[in-house]
Amino acid sequence: MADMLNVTPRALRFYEDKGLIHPQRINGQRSYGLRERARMDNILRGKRLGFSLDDIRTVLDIYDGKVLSREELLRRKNGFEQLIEDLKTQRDDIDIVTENLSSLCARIDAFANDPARDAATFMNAQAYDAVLRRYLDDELFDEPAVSAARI
Amino acid sequence: MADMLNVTPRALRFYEDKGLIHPQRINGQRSYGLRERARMDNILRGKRLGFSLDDIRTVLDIYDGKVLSREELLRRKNGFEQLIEDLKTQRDDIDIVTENLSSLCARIDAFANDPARDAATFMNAQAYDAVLRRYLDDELFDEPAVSAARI
DNA sequence: CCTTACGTTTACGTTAACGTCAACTGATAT
DNA sequence: ATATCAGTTGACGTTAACGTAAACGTAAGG
Repeated sequence: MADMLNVTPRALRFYEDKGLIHPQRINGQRSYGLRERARMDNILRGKRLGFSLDDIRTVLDIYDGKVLSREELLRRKNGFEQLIEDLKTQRDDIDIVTENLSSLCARIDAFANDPARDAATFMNAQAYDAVLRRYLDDELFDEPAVSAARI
Repeated sequence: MADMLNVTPRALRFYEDKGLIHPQRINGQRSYGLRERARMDNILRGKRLGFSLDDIRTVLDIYDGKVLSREELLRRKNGFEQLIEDLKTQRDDIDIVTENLSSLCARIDAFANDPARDAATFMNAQAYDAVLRRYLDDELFDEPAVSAARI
């Protein structure tokens, strides 16, 4: 199971201690079945998105029927709705970072293939141009506009 | 600046120690300008996506012209291209988690508004149904199919 | 029967990303 | 001149998510 999901046995035990999974025991030995696999998939997905194990448990607790107070359920629902909002901005973040990385890769390629490779011309220019222009347009700052020329 | 970005001054100093930002000094005092603001935006965006500060520095180092070896540039480019791939799956993760959370919220609402609120009927049923069905369809397992009935 | 190998528990170690506290240093207001 | 107050520099503390090592049980193979 550990290899299957590319996590260490230690991590599985850690999740068990935290109450995130509850593998069966067959004379002492842990046995992971379909259900634990499904849970682990959800746990890892949450982790990849930056959620803490405690965050994840606030969800799993509900799935496990460990939270039955209407009060508490609604409280957590509010949290989830906030999370959904955050995930939206996270999608936007992904798009922005993807674009930044792509254009950086392109510039690296251009430089690497430049027959007359000149280190000076690689980086002096419009590195942050796009970013900066956004800020200048939005006029976000009152600060004494520091020399935007030489970045 | 700290308040503006909703980070603590300590964090700003930490990023400076790590070499991620280089605020001007005006007789000892740190002065954050347009450039540092742009860098912070990128840093925080990276953080929101789960990147470590060291990850982020591998990008900023290049923008700062601190990496000029063609060898090293191409090595990092490979890393970035891998990151771009990861970001794609992260988008998919976001969609899945968003859907899961949404349907969970809906079920909480249904339960909370149920006039004859019955805790037993809330959670016993098809909690993982969708997830499980995917796995059963994909036939991912050789393991002795543990009782998929009682989740 | 012995050992080799694997799994378990307990407990301490580790890393990243800051928090917090103490001691100090100009700049400013009174 | 003194008090105050924000800002600076170490230095140590903290939390999450594991890693790692020690000590032990047990099932299989020769």
